[in-house]
Amino acid sequence: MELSERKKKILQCVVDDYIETAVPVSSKSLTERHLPNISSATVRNELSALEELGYLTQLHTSSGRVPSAEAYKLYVSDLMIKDKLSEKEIDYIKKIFLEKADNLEEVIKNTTKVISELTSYTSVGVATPDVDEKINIIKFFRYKIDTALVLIVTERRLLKDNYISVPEGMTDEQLSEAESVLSRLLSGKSFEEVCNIKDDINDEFSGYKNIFLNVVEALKVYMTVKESDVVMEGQDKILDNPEYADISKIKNFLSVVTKKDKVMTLLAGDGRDIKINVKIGTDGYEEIPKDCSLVTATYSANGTKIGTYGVIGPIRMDYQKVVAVLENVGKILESILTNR
Amino acid sequence: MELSERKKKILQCVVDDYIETAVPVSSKSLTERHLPNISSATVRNELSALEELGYLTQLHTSSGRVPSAEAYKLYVSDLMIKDKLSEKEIDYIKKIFLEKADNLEEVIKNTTKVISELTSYTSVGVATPDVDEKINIIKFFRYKIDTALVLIVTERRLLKDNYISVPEGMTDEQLSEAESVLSRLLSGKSFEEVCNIKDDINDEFSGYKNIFLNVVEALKVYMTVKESDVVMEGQDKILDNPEYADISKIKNFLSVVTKKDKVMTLLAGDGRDIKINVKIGTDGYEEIPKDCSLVTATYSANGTKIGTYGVIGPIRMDYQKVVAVLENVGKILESILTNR
DNA sequence: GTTAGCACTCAAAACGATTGACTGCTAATT
DNA sequence: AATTAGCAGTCAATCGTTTTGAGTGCTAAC
Repeated sequence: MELSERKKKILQCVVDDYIETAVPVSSKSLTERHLPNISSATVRNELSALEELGYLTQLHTSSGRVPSAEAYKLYVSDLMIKDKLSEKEIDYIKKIFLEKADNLEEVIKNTTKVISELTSYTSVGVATPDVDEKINIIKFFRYKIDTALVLIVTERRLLKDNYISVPEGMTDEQLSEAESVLSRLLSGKSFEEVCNIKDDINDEFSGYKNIFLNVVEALKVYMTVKESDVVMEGQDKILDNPEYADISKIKNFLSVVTKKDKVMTLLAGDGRDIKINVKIGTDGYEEIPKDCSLVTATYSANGTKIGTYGVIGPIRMDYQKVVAVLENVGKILESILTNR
Repeated sequence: MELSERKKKILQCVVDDYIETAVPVSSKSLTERHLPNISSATVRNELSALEELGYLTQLHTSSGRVPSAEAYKLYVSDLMIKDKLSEKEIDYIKKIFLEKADNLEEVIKNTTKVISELTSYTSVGVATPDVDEKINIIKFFRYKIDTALVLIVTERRLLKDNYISVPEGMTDEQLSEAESVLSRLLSGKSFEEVCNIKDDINDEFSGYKNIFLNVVEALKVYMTVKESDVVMEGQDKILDNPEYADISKIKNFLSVVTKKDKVMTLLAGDGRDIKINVKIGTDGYEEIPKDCSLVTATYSANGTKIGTYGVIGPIRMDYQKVVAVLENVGKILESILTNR
């Protein structure tokens, strides 16, 4: 059922005020601050109707009203007036990204830093591995008798965090032979394609099957989300919100937001094509603390998803600001990464 | 001035009890729990003498006594009965370290994890770069027209996080020539020695001076403590302590302990040869939150310092446990790293 | 040097009364 | 039929008072 325009307007004002003040909002304050042309009694009637519909709740009979999870969702999707960032804020984002854009990890870290600074909430993010990333060069560097470092150059970056074990008795010549065979076989292929290569594809390569399998293992590690792909910033920001005056709430919040594995599950499985995503803890998401809201944006460059970043904070969150920041950061980040 | 045996005993009991209960300790509870042979009035006299000496304080006339920073220092150095870890706990430490000991970064991360788990406090640590580390092999891998990855194999590890920019027009042959010249020049030398090499040391090398200077820059980065050398665990553990019921205290604590740069200054400049080090916030250490105590241990292997690890928590901290854990972790860690 | 005993102190808990910001409802008004 | 004024009723929050009891310090006796 569609709400009347007036109900929408009133609901929007309630959410606005509650986000601003953290205090249950009363009919009187609504008429005084936003609706000078109707009486508080009328507003009371509307409020009680909105309560009936599940958008508002009351702590007790004589208290003001507080928005429900339903109301916040409607607010973000329909009611909220979109915020614009100031020149200064946009310049700040640009500055941060441009001063250190060489290293992808730095960029990721900076993304959460900027988001947390500008929103004043805890920010979380995860860089999504790109299974379509294509291999250009593959190189082995033996540095111990039985271990070699695998260097993989792709279109976008240099992967250098995996090791393979070298079979006993393999000479340096054989290893560099393996290198050139594999290079020829794999270059131009995406990670996913490499992982799907069937055994019996190529005669000349058959001698290096073990090495090949090791490399596939290494690629698989790159293709999965790992704790090292997760970043978090500003965990202490939650304490600035008056509803977090309760130690047990803080503890609950921190026990999620200081642990990379938990943040990883928090951000896992976010829809691919949805840009801004709002999840509210009371709404049945197991991983999100009950009194929290998680707002995320999924960023892409050159048509592939590069990561999910967002903000976790009280349900009563400044969604206008958060959405504006996430969108602007996304725009700038995507433009930087697309230009490569 | 030396305390009488009885004063020492009483002070020890006060600290023990206060650490256990977090409640100011009274003369009555002391006689009941620990000193059945003297009357509470006698204890009261002794307590008031200890207060005179600066070891105890009272919140108000009719409250029990609380240890001062002075008292804790004496407690740790003199009064405390050293704790032993249980078999189970020692096995736990061994298990953690043995299951993933291949990668130095993992080991470092595990060190703080174990310390935090076993003590139930926030743990912090920093891996100290070793300026005496000796270079075995140096290798360049050009992966962009103007950039090469520098791989440096030392006695202990493979460094692979630095890039040098390659002069325009330099061919692959010239780069590999530079590689072998530098390899000959640098292998067997320590980082520090390399940084002190004077310009005019070698004719054959003079053509690659720029590359050499780039490599020195890279080594200097390895030789300084960086944020990536800092690890932290269990930042939420502080909330289990009843004296942290106050949001502003929590905020203060978290604002230090969620930021790598701050933890870095916290751990900076710890004496080289001191094993266990106790610093109490009220004692004039700028970086430590006023109501906190920082207990650190400095670990070495093969005669060189490998890092400083410890625990940060309330002044009223279980020093017996903490010291025991730090010592045991140290023993096991040092034995693992020395065996390399 | 110890100790029993008592007066005194003071934070914390318990209690009760008051306040005031709300709502819901009813009856009058538009 | 929708709006509104007016009033009774609700309830958390605040404030002041009292009570309680754990604790000390001091004195006089042992």
